[in-house]
Amino acid sequence: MATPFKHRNLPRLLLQAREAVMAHTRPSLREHGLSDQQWRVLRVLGEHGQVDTGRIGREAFILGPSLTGVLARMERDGLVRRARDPADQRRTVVEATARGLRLVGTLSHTVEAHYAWMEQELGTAKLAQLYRLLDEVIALEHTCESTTSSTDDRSRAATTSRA
Amino acid sequence: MATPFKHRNLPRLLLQAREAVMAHTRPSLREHGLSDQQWRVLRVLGEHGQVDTGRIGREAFILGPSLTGVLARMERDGLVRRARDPADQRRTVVEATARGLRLVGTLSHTVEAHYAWMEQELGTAKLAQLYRLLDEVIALEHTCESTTSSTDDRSRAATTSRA
DNA sequence: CGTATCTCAGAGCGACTGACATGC
DNA sequence: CGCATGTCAGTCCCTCTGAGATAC
Repeated sequence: MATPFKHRNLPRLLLQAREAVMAHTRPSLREHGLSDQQWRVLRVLGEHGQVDTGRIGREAFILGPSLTGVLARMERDGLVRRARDPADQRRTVVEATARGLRLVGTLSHTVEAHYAWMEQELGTAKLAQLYRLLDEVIALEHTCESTTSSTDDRSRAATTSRA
Repeated sequence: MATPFKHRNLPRLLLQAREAVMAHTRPSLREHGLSDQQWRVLRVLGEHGQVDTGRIGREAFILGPSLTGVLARMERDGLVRRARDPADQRRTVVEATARGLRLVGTLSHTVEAHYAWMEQELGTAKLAQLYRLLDEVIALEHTCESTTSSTDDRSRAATTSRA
């Protein structure tokens, strides 16, 4: 059983690619005291203004209990404001503060510059194709007729960070 | 400042794709009490037999101090064995135990089956192209003339898991 | 009532920094 | 000596499970 693996390690490759991309952005985030997750949340808020936590979780790819903690820290740091949704009191709606919005503005420039650099380095076509392939891989998850169980399929993994 | 982002969120997409792939493998890992990192380490050991920690860290994409902890837990669980390298006493060489190797054997089947399924679902060509694009993105990290500093460029992020 | 939405409580892993042994 | 290699110490963030609380 010399080498029981005939394929490259796709998850590790995806992880590594992610780190390669983030390597350019992360220092800027950290300078402003943001974790990866906080930045993902802030980005969602920058795009939609006022969002309920469910949607934030979906778009920033963070599970409920984790998101609660992330938002609590962001509120502590004056980046966001939480409030009950008047229309449906079960929901919590979140909004960026002025400071949060300023951060989004500042950092989005950095991020966009990085994308421009990548487009130039890699070519727009390749980047677009990468998006397409990733979308297909992501879609696979739902294609599969639940190898596991019945109800739904919780269980993820994580991504930490550091200020 | 309606939407300050003109591009898709590449890091999030990569993260999500990784999770989509791992979603198939993770349950099997967990059944055997393995974290993502432990599996990555075990996979390296399955490929090379006896490896020093430096190489494990590089191939499993885990930084030194984290790896120390991961290996300690794996040793505690009887998956690996650590020993000093006789040729260079600074180095630690790691080897999978019989139990560890058995796990590699079992799980590699699951993983390979999943690759086969993906190849069928996506097509071999697309998968190969994905590999190629990811390699290019990863290579970009080294292309860039250190936006940051002088020495080297530590600072990453993470990936947790759970048994 | 049953269901949905969020939060709390708590354990654990692991990322990261900086310092420290030890061996080359 | 300077350099390399691995580990220790310790902080922090985050994930995840399971159990509520509240509203629909």
